[in-house]
Amino acid sequence: MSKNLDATLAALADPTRRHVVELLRERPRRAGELAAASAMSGPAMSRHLRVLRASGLVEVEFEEEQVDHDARVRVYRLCPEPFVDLQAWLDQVQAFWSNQLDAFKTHAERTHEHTYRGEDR
Amino acid sequence: MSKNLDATLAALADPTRRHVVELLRERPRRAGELAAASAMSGPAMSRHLRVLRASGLVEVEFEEEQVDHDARVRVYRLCPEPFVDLQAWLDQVQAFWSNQLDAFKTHAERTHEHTYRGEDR
DNA sequence: AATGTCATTAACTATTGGATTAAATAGTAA
DNA sequence: TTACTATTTAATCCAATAGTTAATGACATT
Repeated sequence: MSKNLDATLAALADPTRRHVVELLRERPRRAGELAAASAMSGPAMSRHLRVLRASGLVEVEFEEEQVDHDARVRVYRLCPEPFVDLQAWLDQVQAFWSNQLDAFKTHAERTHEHTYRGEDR
Repeated sequence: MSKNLDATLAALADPTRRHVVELLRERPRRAGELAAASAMSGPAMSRHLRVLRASGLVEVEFEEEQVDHDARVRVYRLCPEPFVDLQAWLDQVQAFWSNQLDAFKTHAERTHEHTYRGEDR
């Protein structure tokens, strides 16, 4: 439904970017710190951060207004909104879950062995 | 963390596949029905369904054991597990949220106008 | 048996995505 | 000013993804 869910999920679909999220979950960090922590070149990380920015999952802050400010560094921090939106979508999907689960269980009792879950898992 | 989160998020990142999920959320449906509902060719939908299958988000069922069974049709239904896993990951990220939010608000009061959220939103 | 239907796979094309190196931008420090 | 640091952008390459039409497999219908 939400148009932005697309960008959010696309951003989170990449393991590197999820790792960044997990790092930022603890505290805001500098771009270079994130690159180093992910054993990744600066430019590569920069592109990932651009994607995360565009999706609204993170925001950047310049170090101005700080006691020992260095205007070169960019500090990234997590933004809550997209996560909340994703939660909302998941809740909406799972709102139908109880009946689905009932139907599933009822069915599974009858024809469980004909269920096919794909070739690769 | 979970290796499968990758496949789950990659699968859900596509709008067509999310649409399928939203359709299946109501009830199980046949492959052809999903293709028609998404105004998409059969083969294209088939590929999407393969991705959804591989990620464990859906499973297929043959129509055997049914009163008016037609062995050609495949009925797809939603699987709960990956959604639960995703919920768990989100919860884990948001467990750190209260402090983050506090820090964010405190900071925002001081330097809100220097915050930059990306060029395209 | 012959023809039509449901769904998937194959083969091909176009687009997107991530990684790299090199260059640019902006700022610090000697 | 000159050299060094932090980060982003540019140019390029390769791999992965999504769509199309045509072909195939398996079954249904007459």
